[in-house]
Amino acid sequence: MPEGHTIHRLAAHHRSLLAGRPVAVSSPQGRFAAGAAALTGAELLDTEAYGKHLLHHYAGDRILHVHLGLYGVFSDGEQPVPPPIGQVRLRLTTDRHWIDLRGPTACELLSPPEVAVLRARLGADPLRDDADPDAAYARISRSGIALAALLLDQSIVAGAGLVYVSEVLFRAGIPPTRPGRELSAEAWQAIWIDLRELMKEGVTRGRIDTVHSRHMPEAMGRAPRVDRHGGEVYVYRRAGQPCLVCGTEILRSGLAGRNSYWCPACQP
DNA sequence: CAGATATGACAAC
DNA sequence: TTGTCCTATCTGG
Repeated sequence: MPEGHTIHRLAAHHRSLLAGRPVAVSSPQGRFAAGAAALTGAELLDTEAYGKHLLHHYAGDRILHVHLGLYGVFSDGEQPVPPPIGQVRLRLTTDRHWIDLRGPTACELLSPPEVAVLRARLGADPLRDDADPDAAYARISRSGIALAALLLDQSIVAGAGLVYVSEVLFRAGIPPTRPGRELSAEAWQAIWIDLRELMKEGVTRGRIDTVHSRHMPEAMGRAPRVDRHGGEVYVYRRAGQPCLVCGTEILRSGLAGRNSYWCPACQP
């Protein structure tokens, strides 16, 4: 499930499974029937990810746009295709592989101009080489909104979610409640670099691990939490438990309708 | 087996 | 801020 690293990983994986072969498209659930009919038989030219948005570029300027949202999930395997389990919105098959999509927030066919509109409302993606972190800092540094909310704003930073935002602020020693305008350029630089490295590692590993001796030697020797999402983290969903570094109780605060986790001692 | 929960985003107040 | 959407999985009784 999805923060940006999952989507970038899916983009590469789908490219390797589908590129160069005619793709049959269906919607066993029926809710994407029209799009499936318009797409079937098309050749996949390329895939890419912008933040949490996945794009499949098919021949004929047809672009499949998927946003997993909170529950969306892809699964895949080799032929033969199993009967659909649950609500399969989208099924892609080649002579060799199948890919199923369930529970997405968005699954739609877009034109190139519509993709341009989508892209225009997304901020700097730490996983893309064309990202512009200076533009992100320009927004952050003139805002009185809490940092956690700013970093979760996809029009500022595209691709980071609750886990990465909570963890990167812990690692920076900055509380999630600090207003954006109080973040120095140097601190932003450090956060951006850390976020990019963490997310790249997330793409490689397929999970979020933020507890590293390289950055946080104090935490070594203590057992980090292995969250249900599969990674080892300092603060995410650890409210009420002791900080791995100093032992202080981890807090949870609701910012902009979403939870943020932090250590009041390590992030004063 | 009902209810709560989940890494997200948007509309409506 | 609250409610709604979408689906699967985990929790407690």
